[in-house]
Amino acid sequence: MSAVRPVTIRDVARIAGVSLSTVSQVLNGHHGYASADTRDRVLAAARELNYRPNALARGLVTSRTGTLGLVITDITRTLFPKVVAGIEQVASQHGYSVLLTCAGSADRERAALDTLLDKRADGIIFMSNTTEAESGHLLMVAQQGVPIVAINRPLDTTALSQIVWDDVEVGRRATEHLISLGHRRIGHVAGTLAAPRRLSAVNRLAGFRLAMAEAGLPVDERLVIEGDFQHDGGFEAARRLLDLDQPPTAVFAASDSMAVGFINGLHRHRVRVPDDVSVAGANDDSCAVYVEPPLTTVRVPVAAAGRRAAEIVLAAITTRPTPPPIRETLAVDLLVRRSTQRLDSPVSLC
Amino acid sequence: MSAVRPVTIRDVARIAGVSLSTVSQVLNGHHGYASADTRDRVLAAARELNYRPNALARGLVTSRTGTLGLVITDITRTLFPKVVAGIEQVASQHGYSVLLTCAGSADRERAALDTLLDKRADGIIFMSNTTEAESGHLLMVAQQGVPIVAINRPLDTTALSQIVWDDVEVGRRATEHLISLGHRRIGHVAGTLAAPRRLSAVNRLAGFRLAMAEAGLPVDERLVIEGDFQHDGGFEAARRLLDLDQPPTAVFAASDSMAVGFINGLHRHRVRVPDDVSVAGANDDSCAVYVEPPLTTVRVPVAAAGRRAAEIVLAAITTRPTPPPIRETLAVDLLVRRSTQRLDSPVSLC
DNA sequence: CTGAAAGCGCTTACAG
DNA sequence: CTGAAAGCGCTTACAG
Repeated sequence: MSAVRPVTIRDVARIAGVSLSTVSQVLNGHHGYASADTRDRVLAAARELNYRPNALARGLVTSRTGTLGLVITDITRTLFPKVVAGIEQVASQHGYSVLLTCAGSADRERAALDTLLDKRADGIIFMSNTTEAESGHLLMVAQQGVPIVAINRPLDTTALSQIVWDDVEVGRRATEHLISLGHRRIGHVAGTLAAPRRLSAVNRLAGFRLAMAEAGLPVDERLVIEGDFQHDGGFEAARRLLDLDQPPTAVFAASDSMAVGFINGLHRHRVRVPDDVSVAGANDDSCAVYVEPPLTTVRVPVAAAGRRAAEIVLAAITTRPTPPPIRETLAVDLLVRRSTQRLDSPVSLC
Repeated sequence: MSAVRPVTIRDVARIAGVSLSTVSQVLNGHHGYASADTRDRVLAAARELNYRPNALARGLVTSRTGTLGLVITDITRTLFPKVVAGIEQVASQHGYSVLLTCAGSADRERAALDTLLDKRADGIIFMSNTTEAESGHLLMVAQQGVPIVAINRPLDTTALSQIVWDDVEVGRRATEHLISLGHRRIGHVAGTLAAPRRLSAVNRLAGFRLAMAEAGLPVDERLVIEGDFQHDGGFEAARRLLDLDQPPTAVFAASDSMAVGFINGLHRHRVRVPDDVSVAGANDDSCAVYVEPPLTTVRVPVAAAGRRAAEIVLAAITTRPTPPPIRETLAVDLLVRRSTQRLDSPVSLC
């Protein structure tokens, strides 16, 4: 019941009959020092006592903790679990563990970063997308010499590493796909553009417009509806688009959640997908394959982003001199499933 | 570019013109010690230098790190993000951060626990469900005096705190609901019962049998199909059940993923839900509300489990004498949505 | 009210 | 090859 005093290096030294420094040398594999005999005695003693070094003490002197700090917005939000899994996987492979903090505002981001710095994380990965663009706190970390990489945060600086994917491209690929199927009257259910506006929403909309422009197609502004990245925004958008004299024949929704909501909304009004309307989403959420019909979507490389971020930060920690910051853009993929089809495909065969 | 030497308590002492101990006292709010004047000077100096205490050094002397260790199976698996969110929320409210480790086997569990102990986590929350029942490593942690609470891990010990929910009850509630709707020929798509068998699968099946027995209903063993907790297991189960001379009129699937797969499988064969077959799932996955029809399911209290686990471990850390281990069972809820309906409801009205 | 000293558990030059 | 000493940055009795 009472807390057992953990065994220290001093205990090992006593049992092995050598000094503290010798134990330390042997245990840290500083070769060419200890004699085979001494080495064996130390190792035996350590094993016998089940000695585990106190990471705090070691970190205090080495200025290295074997810990990666992570700040994200909210682990329950789509995309984050996969990113975190990618990071944790690479980190643990390299013997590092992950200190997780969630931050929903710039203030909390700052606090999270402070905590991570206080606890001497060797490096930091940052994937928090508050609406506030302010990011002096990220630079502050970099200036303190702590490697930090930001995932998909717009930063016009080369002072820290960044992993990004192109959300304009996400919108463009989805829209190009619909265009390639012969659709001309194409709508868009956007993400959060208002107040706490999300940059991915803005960019995906831009990609939509870009693809339309490149194809010489007009954008009917009544077909662009602002959603909220959630199911209900898509559901509501369906109602509004169906109210129009001339609804679109295809729609790109800026997230799979909205695409599913949109499809459910269409079904409610007895409109079929993809027969009457083609629907493409974005993200490749885990649900996307399993809804009916399975969603055509643009996959965003979240797991890879997590893995690369960890690799980059690890490299920055362990290689001397410190490599310069990197900016990497990861490719997005169009996944064609059954929610989209050629405009009037059966008919046009006649 | 070059790493800045962080400011230490020594710098603050120098600027304030007092000793290290005085700075420490003031900064830790040990009242009744410093004079108002001294206190002001120290605070001013600390602020001016933007002093942040080194958590490693502090932890080394106080044996307290402000860190909660967490071991889970895989953050991308259903249920885990919500648990982690619940834990992180309570932890950060109390000024604690979360050290996250993922472990897919008993060996990796052990390694994760060792790491957490090495890094001196003040307490540990454990929600890893390997198939191996071996859990000596959990007890080992408790014996070292580090508070640990296990979430939904079957352990016949009172040596450590546990948060559980009753998976038998999950199966029972879902099945009782189907029975109450007038169904008598009820099937079950079970979770993983084979090789790396999952206890929740076994228990939910037991709950199914229990409810049937309590209602005096026979279980036709051909209607009990083993799945894999995933979509495809449910999909495949639909094919097999529809092959029967007399398929069930209602089915309880041990997870929402399987329920969705099952429904998709039924639809593939033009069987309607809930008109032809009622389907109930379990877990209340985020998808469950948004599929068509929205899933009747038994919600499992994951976020609450995370929160309670954090509260219990925090209480064990901060209250003296250490409170005895607790075992808490959290209630599960039946959520009736549209995937289940009364047997022959329109017909029986005639 | 304030400071000098010891110590938390390690590692790292530096002697020998 | 091995050990004594200093020090990482703090906190905590203990004197004064």
